[in-house]
Amino acid sequence: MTTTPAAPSTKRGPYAKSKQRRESIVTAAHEVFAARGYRGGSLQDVADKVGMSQTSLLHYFPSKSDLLLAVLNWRDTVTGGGHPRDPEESLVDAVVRQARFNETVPGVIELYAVLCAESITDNHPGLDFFTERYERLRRSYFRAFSALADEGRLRPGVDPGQAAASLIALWDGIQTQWLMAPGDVDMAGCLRAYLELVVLPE
Amino acid sequence: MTTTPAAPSTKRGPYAKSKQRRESIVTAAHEVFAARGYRGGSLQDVADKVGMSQTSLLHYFPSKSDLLLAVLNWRDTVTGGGHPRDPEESLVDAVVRQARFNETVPGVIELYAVLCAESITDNHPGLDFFTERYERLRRSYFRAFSALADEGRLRPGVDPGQAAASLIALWDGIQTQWLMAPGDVDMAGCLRAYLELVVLPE
DNA sequence: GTCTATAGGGAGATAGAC
DNA sequence: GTCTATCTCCCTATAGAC
Repeated sequence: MTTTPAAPSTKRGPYAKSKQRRESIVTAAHEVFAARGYRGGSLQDVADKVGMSQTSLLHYFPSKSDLLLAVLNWRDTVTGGGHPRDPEESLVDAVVRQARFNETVPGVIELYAVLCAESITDNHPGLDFFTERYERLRRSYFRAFSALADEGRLRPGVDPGQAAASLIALWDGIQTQWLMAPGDVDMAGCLRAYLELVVLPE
Repeated sequence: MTTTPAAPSTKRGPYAKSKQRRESIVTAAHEVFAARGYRGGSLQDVADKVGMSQTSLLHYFPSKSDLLLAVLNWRDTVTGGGHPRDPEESLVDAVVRQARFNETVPGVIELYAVLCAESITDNHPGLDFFTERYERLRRSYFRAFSALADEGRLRPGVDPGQAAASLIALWDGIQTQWLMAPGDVDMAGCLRAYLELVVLPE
């Protein structure tokens, strides 16, 4: 966090290697936590996957919860967790496109679904992350629906705040069903259908 | 399962006591699994709560996974998991009423949300339960929406199968958000708003 | 039916050699 | 940075006395 690039005291080679090492650990931890949850996955599982000892792993991440937070924040970095979008693209298209993309990375959906619910349990290190994530997402979609309402493109009677929470809820819930029965559920289709009910055509 | 009431070989007193004991264990396990998940909750936690030793607990339920299945099936018995409804009541009213009721039993919602997502992880004893539950719920709501469609009361363009999956998804997702921020989310309101978009007034 | 004792396996984290 | 060894703790399940 206090990285000062001005100081050349640290040698480049080892530093770059260490960064790669951290990334490979986070990748392995991502797989382990997605497949077994935070409580169900062990540091040994992660260490085995990355090919090092469990204690060496703790050299990079001082505790298991630190590793979890690194995984969650890295996930958001990669997939663009806040769903920021091209201002040219419509909300409907942006959501459908993101949903289609998500189908190509089932591991990410699984990680999200498993850890989000697990974070509700006692003393879970991921709770703040998910709580803040939901707040951020609700605000973001609230703004999007409010903008559409200003253009008269929201169906009369629809509340932007309720629609924001509902869109996120629908998205989460349909992902869970899709994980359990991929063939029986059309994620992008359900999201598109919902948005086409709420948003009036231009 | 093979209870034959015709055979009076088992004495009534002890049998009734044993039944009560099993119920109190299931109740305690319900709380533990809701608060800490299946993997995170221990048989010792349950035994402490019910006031007996961990080994005595295993006299009633031969393994931890047996206890989990007992909790899941008991939960459905109590709350009417399949959401069967009075044929006089409209779908909208039935859903809203159930959602309102659920707000009064947050522990049940928590159990459901936590264990459902956890069941996606490797070798989880609850997977079949939740998979079958979703299939059953989708069929049930599919029939309900199809019946409305036959009366011409489904908004044109709405697919009954997609609406069924979407309603369940919305319900699950909004419960998760409600668990994390009860004050910020109106569960019954979101469900009512969705159904009033999909179902046309009589 | 209830208990104590214990088997038998992991867990996360620390100490310290190299 | 990486390792082995180890600490301490907790888990599910079984054995067997009462």
